[in-house]
Amino acid sequence: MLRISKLTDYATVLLAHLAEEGAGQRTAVELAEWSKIGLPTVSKVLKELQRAGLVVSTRGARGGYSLARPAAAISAADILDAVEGPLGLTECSIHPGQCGLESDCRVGRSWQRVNVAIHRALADLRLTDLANAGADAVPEVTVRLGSRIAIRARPESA
Amino acid sequence: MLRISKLTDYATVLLAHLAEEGAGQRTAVELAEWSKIGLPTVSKVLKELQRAGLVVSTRGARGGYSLARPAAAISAADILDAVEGPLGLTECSIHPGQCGLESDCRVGRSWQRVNVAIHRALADLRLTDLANAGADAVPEVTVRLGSRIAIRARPESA
DNA sequence: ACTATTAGGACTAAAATGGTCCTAAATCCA
DNA sequence: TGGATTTAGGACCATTTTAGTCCTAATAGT
Repeated sequence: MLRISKLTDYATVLLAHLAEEGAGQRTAVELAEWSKIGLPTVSKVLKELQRAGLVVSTRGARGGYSLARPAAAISAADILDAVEGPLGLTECSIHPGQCGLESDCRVGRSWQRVNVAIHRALADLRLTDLANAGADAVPEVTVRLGSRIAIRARPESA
Repeated sequence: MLRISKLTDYATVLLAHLAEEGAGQRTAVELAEWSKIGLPTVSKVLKELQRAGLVVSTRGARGGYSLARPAAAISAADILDAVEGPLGLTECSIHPGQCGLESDCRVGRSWQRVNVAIHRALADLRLTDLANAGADAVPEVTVRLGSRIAIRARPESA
């Protein structure tokens, strides 16, 4: 099964908290205490999120972190990319030509497509959606697999 | 970015080869030579696929492996599950109640939903599709995210 | 100045991954 | 029956990845 790293999960939790109403700026200490995650780890994650441009930080006394843009403008894909980096789905996609199959093997390219499709689907999942698992969610999401297939999320009609 | 393991990639390559026209039974040695993957590794993967019920094996001289069912009845999700196991997407999903957030954190559940949605989408991607990345693919695929959202793949209309 | 707070990155421990190898069991064939 | 072939199971090891800690520098407020 596909897996996200703990760090990505932490990132989502922290971002969700920053996304709450009236949550302007929070320090790493506050976030650590609230989340029960170790402070060094929280710091690390926040620094990565800052580098990725998902949060903005101010240093010094009365400093802290806040969302760089509205929660609705931050997607699950943004978070994944920020914390786990833009790794490819298969080896071939990173080091082409080392596979030995090349012409025969069309599989790598398939997984790549799947990957892209999932990524695009996640790009339509907003932080606001992630933060409200129980509540009412994503209005509509559409994504293309390669150039032929579309994967889309929409309200269930049933 | 989400990632599949090398082993899963190998599995797909091997299964795709077994899915080829007229490919009844192949030994691990044949598959290793064809794929240029090391024999021990090929063996390992095939054994896992056998345990998962995706291939059937016959031992002894003139033994080998073949698909347990038609390629169209084997999905990307089957392969993922077979090789990578049914791991959850987040920690919480495996060890509930250790998170400390529980009531506050609705994030874990969200990723879980995403996971399920992706999994279901992959369940509609057939081995035949994976094997023909360049060719014409999946007719239609529909999957639900939680009880509210549907992710579906369909031929692009544009 | 002094304190609070983030930035950057080195470092370590633990776990997952990829790969190898050995022994046992089954099957075929002479 | 005996030997050759081939898979089954699992132990084992090396490498990489992941998670987490810590130290030092930079920045901002008071």
